[in-house]
Amino acid sequence: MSRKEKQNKEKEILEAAEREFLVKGYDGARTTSIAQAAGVTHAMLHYYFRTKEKLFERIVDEKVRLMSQSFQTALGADSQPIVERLRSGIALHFDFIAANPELPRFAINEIFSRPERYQMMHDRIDIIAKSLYTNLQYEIDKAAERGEIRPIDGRMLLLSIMSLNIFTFIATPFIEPILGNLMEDKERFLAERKAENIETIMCRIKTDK
Amino acid sequence: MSRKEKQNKEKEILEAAEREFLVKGYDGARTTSIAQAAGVTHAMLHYYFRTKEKLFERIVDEKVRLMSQSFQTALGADSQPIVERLRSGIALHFDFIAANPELPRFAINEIFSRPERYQMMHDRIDIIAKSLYTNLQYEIDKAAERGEIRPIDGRMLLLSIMSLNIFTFIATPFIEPILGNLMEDKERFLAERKAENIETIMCRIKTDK
DNA sequence: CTTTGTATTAACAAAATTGTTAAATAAATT
DNA sequence: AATTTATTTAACAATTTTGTTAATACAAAG
Repeated sequence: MSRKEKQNKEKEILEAAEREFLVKGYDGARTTSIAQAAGVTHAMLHYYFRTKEKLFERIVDEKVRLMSQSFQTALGADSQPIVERLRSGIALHFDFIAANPELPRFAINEIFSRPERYQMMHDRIDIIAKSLYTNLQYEIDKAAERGEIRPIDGRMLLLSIMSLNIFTFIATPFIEPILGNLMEDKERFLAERKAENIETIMCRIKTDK
Repeated sequence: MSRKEKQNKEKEILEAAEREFLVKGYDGARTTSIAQAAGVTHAMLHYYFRTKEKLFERIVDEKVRLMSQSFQTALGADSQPIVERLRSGIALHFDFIAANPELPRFAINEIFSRPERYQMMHDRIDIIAKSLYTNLQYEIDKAAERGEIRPIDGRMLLLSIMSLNIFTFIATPFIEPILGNLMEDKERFLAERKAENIETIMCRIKTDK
């Protein structure tokens, strides 16, 4: 077969693997099932990727890149004033997760809880988080001195933002009964939830007037 | 062996199974590993529980009961005024999770994402959540009319509370680099986090003065 | 002390799952 | 066209994992 078709098969395996690993995790995923979903014999999977582990690593690598990248873009707009920066940062973070709704669960279960992968992720996040936090705390302190916002620990604020944005997607089946009809129009719910999260954080930092 | 010792072995298998299932999930858990941790041959495990599935169900049942119960106690104090009720409800919810830190991940991954188990959990939560929400929304509306708090959708509020409380424990490895030295004294961090979550929700519902 | 039922072990069996390999096929290159 | 290289298949092998069973030990009850 031609190179083009080869790439297609390899790509189809990767895509099937991504779906299976994201939904079922490493332990739950089956190489035969991935191969079947990709429309090839399972020997092909081993031909291209040798082992389940290596195939899994390809997916993890891609997702780690994606997450690192998104963190940086969501927090890159440091020219704006702190309040606006937070607003847009929360919105961008929310939108990224909405576009990759299975990613948080995958990351938490398959990346962060695996000692081997953890180190690499830890290091990456450490660099991003520390620089982000340092700058953020500086801006918060300045704005608080000017009386524009209430003083707060930036780490707590970041954790709250992540909690509010991520949990919505981690707990989709969990929250459905609680939300009931609110969830009927998913698009609308997500828009409302995004606004609510922004509002919650804004309330937390706003000075009492 | 005596009945007492029998119960000990059965109990030890259950305890080992709980640890293994909570940490590794159904797919990742191994019956041989559970038996080994319990100090028995793996045939014993099958003797007492027949299959891995049945053993798993025993653990799930117990955890479902535990969660249902905690939901009801965390929200039962309806004699208090709404603001105080929320304060103590958030604190109780947080404390429950702090006492069962692996439970949220287990619930989300192993219970809510499994279609078979989902129904039973859905039904239970549906009943609790609906009665809770109805009453909560009523109290919120009343207090809002009196100008004590800002009007808000109770479902959104519940979701925010759960997000803030649960995510801290789901994402322990994730947030460690972000929090840095804040996590050094874990006891202290948890106390601060609980207070922060309460404060965040209080800010969200407080009227601007 | 014998019987009865329960607990325990070791060895075995079945199935699932990952991984290999040799042979066949197709494509690309000269 | 001939040669070389890459792709694909089918059959097989190894290992892991769950589950069974027959034989044995043990405790309790009659």
